Amino acid sequence: MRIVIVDDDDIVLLSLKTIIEAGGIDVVATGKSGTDAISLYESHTPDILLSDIRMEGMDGITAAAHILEKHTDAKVLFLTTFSDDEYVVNALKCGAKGYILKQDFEGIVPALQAVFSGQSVFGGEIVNKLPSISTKDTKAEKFDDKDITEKEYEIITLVANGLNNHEIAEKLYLSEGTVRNYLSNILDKLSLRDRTQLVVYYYQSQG
Amino acid sequence: MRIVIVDDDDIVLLSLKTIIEAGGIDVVATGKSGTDAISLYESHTPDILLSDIRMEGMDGITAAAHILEKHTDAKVLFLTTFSDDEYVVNALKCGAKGYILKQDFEGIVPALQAVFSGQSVFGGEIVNKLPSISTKDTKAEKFDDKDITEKEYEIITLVANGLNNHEIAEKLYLSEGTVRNYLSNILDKLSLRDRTQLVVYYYQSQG
DNA sequence: AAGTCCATGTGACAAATGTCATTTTCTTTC
DNA sequence: GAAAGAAAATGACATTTGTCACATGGACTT
Repeated sequence: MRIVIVDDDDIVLLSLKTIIEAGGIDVVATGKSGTDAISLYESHTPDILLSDIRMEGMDGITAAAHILEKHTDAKVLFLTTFSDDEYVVNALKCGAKGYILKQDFEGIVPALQAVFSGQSVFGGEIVNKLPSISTKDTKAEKFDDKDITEKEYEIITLVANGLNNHEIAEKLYLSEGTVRNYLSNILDKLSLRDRTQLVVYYYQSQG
Repeated sequence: MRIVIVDDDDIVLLSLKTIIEAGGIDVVATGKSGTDAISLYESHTPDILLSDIRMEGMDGITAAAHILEKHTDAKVLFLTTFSDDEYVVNALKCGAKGYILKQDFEGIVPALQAVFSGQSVFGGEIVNKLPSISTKDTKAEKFDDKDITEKEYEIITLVANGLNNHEIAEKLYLSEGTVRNYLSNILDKLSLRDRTQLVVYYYQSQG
């Protein structure tokens, strides 16, 4: 297996190289920026590109996006110092194969192997940073701070599933008027204008 | 590394065992159901529980949830025949370490090693099943098949951001009536009833 | 020029929605 | 059992929404 490593910190670069080579993997080149990543990928076409996210000049994600545009089968694995939530989703959207922690030395070689075999890998708690995963959905956790009651939350859920007032009323054995009143209160509490905004809020909060 | 394998198909069970042991990993026990999974986990406390999702009786996710409730540090890796999208999110929510494909023989041992070292692993295209990831969001890709026009998509986007017809009209320099007509067409094309359902569809499609 | 297509508008209508003030109905508590 | 407080319902109202049939006007054929 042949890999290219890109990181703008010499120390990290060196230690990674050492660890990885100790694992019997060829480090065919190293670079220090997004632009390096692109050119090194072109010249070596490694099995995996192991790249830092934040770097001076072009960042890792932009570089990866460039590379993946041309080589759709490229395998890019990102490195990060501490789970910078914000990047995870973008990294994956651009088609990367994973996101692992620099400081997790023992994890790096196995991660490379898994990626080499076609899988995607995430270090430690990173998966839980993915919006769709985060456990926030049991109950009112989304609305914890907003003092939304149990019943109100129930109605919110139904609205967020596309039911109209009539259907909600039937489902909860309430009159349609009552449902309207509830909704009116909910909108007030959340400072929203109408049910449409409520649905937007519902799906965007916790995202 | 000591692992327990659970799958209700004997053939799969046997081949997995063979492959994994060939990789130098101890298979300390095997089972055929969710209940087996729980009891075997208790009696062997393996490093990793490798379990099928769909099984007669108790399914893999329920079993995993039980186990993880008691042993929060348990490492559960799910097996699946073909990426059954629906389960992925649930599997992760319950705290599993990954989701890999049975038929990907070469991938299994590396995956186990990565998980053993604390990482999470996803086979093949499974990551892209995660709602928040799927690249579908550049443009009308979500609606590709539904012959939604450019302009219609523009309106959909605005609705999905909570604007009412009046605001949409202003933003697009159209009359409110025209916006209503557009919306009416959109709902028709997508077989939805009202803007609320459109928003729901918008956020849930591609999920 | 007549014809057609397409985007945009209009007007009219029924239904759904959101707001409010006011009642009714339960449950709890003294 | 009366007082107090939720929870649920009502009725009235203005708005918004969705539907539909039918203009209007430009752009592009022929």
